[in-house]
Amino acid sequence: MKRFTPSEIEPKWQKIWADDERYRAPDESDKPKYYVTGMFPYPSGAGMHTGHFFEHSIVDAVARYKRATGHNVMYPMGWDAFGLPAENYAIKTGTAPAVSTEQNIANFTNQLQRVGASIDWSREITTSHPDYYRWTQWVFTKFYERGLAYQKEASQWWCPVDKTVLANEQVEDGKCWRCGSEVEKKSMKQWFFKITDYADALLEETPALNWPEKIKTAQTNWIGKSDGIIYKNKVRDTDLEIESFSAHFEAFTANTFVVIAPDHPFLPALVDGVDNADEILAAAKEMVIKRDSEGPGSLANVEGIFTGRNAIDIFGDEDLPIWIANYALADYGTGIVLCSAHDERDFEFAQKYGIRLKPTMVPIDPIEAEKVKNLEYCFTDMADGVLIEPKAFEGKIAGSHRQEIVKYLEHEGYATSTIKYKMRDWLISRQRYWGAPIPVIHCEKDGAVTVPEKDLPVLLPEVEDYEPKGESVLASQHEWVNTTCPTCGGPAKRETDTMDGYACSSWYLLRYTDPQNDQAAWAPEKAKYWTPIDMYVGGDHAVAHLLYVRFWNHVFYDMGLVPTKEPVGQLVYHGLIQAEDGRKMSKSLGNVVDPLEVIDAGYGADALRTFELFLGPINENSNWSSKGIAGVHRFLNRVWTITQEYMEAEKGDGENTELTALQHKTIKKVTRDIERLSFNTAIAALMEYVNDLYKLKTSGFSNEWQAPIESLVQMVQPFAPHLAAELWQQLGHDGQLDFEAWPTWDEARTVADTITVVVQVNGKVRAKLEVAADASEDSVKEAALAEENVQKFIGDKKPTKVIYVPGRLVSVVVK
RNA sequence: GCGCGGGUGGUGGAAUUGGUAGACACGAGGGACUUAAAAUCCCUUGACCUAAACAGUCGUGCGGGUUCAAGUCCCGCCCCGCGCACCA
Repeated sequence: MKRFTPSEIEPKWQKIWADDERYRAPDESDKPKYYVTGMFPYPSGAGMHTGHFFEHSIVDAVARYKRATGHNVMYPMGWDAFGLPAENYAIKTGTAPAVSTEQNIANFTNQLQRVGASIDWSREITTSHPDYYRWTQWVFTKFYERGLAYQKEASQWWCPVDKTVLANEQVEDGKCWRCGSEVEKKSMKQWFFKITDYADALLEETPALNWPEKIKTAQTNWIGKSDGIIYKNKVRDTDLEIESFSAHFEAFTANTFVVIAPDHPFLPALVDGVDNADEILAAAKEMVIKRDSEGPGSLANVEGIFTGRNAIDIFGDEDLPIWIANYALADYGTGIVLCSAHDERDFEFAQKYGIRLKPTMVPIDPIEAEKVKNLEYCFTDMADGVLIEPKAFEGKIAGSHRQEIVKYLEHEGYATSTIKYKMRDWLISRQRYWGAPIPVIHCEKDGAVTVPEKDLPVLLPEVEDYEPKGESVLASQHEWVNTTCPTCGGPAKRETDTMDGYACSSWYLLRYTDPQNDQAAWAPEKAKYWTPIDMYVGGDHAVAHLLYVRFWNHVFYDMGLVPTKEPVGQLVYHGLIQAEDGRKMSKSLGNVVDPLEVIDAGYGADALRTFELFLGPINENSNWSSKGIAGVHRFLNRVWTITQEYMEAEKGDGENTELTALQHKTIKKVTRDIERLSFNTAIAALMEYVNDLYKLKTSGFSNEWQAPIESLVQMVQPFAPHLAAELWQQLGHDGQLDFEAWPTWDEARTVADTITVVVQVNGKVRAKLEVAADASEDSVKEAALAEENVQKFIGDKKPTKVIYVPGRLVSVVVK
């Protein structure tokens, strides 16, 4: 008998698959299309780790299952190749990022081939290649034309170590996401994409997405829509007017003071003419620095500076003193807030600085209401709070009169309703070399002009020194920088910032549909066939990437380039495979498991893949186990052995309904489990199947075993494709297993002749009995009551009720 | 603080609409084969009680409840993980 040797069969089949280009997906087919892939990786120098392998074990299992069930499957692969690590490596070693990136890609590619991933390599893309970023730049110019790309002077997060601007989501706890150093604020001219224009459109589509709830919630919160109102108040002794936003305006007459953000652009004008204006501005500046370095403060450390100005109360009450407060944000709402006794921070702030407070909403309980009136605590419960003024709303529940209050405020001319979002526009410029150059030329006469399509790509020039010096390395490439204006032909300079890597990854799923197109980013009819992607698998990026792909696709939809607003159908979010010690795998902890070492140790890629899926549910974290993989290898070996034994055995004729029931039952279970991505239980079902086949084989093989053995090989294919291909061939098939039909089950044959029925007396199991599968209800009940142990517990009482759950149990109730 | 998950044997985890809790696997123990070991094959393995049981008791974070029947549903708690967090 041949031995199971992964190190022989795996390279054999990998070569066959590569030579045949077997997994190349045609752009048209009679079969339904199925587009699936994982989030393309950044090709780091460390190579693929077990986590990457995990993602591809999932994607490949799905791709292979879908192929077997008659789909035209596209499983493409690409590289998110622009980014800081390659550039930092270049700064350290002098190796051009283009060179080190290619090496890393070669390494990743080899690793993916070694696991037998059924990738359509003809669609491979690399974001740092000019034939790709040419179209990233093209998208930029289109966005610019549509008013979705713009430049503005802005105070931005700046990493002093990486010497680059960072997007909000690249700042974690006041530290740079890459190097971990403290970030600071710096004002500079930056490019933005106007994602806020699509806030509502994105929000509207979110609930219907077939995505994990937690990601949908995260995105909804990130967009952070709130409807509220805008007040306008005149500033006493000046011609100035301030605007403030309020989303919790129910107790609107409670406002007794105003706060403004310390970095608000309006602040200098506001304090102009106040005696100690300079001191105030200096203190405000200090407040900004302190806030930026210490991060957001807590309730307990609200701080303020009086501006010396007062706003005139629109409701005709006393003036509202205007304070600078550290908790007011310049870039949310209008940066100015009317404050009241019904907000915890405002309350805290007023108490600290002795500012007048006037509660106008109280609890129903009169004792509690008195406490609120006496400012013993801050009452914020809009849902249950009773308004005590103004007259028009006296005695009404604040929360349930929101709309009436808005109407009232608008009608009386006190305020206008509006909508605000937490989400800011997407800052995309980076003062970095290793990215796609922003395709803009600055001309003295014509201003910022985008590079015409015929002149794209704006190639990234080769440089000698990668060390950034406060601006992009590109700024020192004078020959590259100095150019002519495409509009007037006069001398002009190129934009030296490059685009955020997220720009490159925001459209790559579309490029996969038409990767070699040199006339367009993609042909709309290709996108029409392939998109939206049916399944997108990843374990990272709750908001950033997953919101940006949606944003871009919405724009492309408006441009008529894609068939649907949303780019991603089902999103599958997987957990991490952690180290055996339960910690995250990391080089510094020395607990990283190298997938190729596992393969080379003799377990093979099939065992590695199967084991990763067997560890637990894919959406949860699990821990690597070196013992566990041995168990899975044992299972695959048993699949191999029983198939060999079957092929070599002398086979008689014979019927075995138990065997057939087993086969059909397992096909049903495995198919359903794969459909719901419950791979661990699908594999467990296959293990159970093999264990049962081992028991049945003790009474000899017959010709009737052919179908059960073939089903086993077919079902094992998505997990252990090399083993399955080899066995399929040995079983005498010429065809390609990947495209053979998935085994189907016949419901009628999933049930054996006899079934086990449990008998409960007062909810406790007292007996089990074997009955014919087609036994009548009455006969089962009768047999159940006749059981000795059942009789023992019934005693001389009479059953008050006998319940029969078909095929499962009989429940006897005795009182 | 807000949001989303989750607490089941020594371990990872099953139990799809309430219907035999612990599938499958690891680990552990025993046996077969072998000069021996590895590999392989077979058996046992929630706790308690028991000489043993296909006899019984308990058992899915804690306390109540609904039901013939609850890991699953309801009410009230405790704990853990993750994400977001000065958004007026």
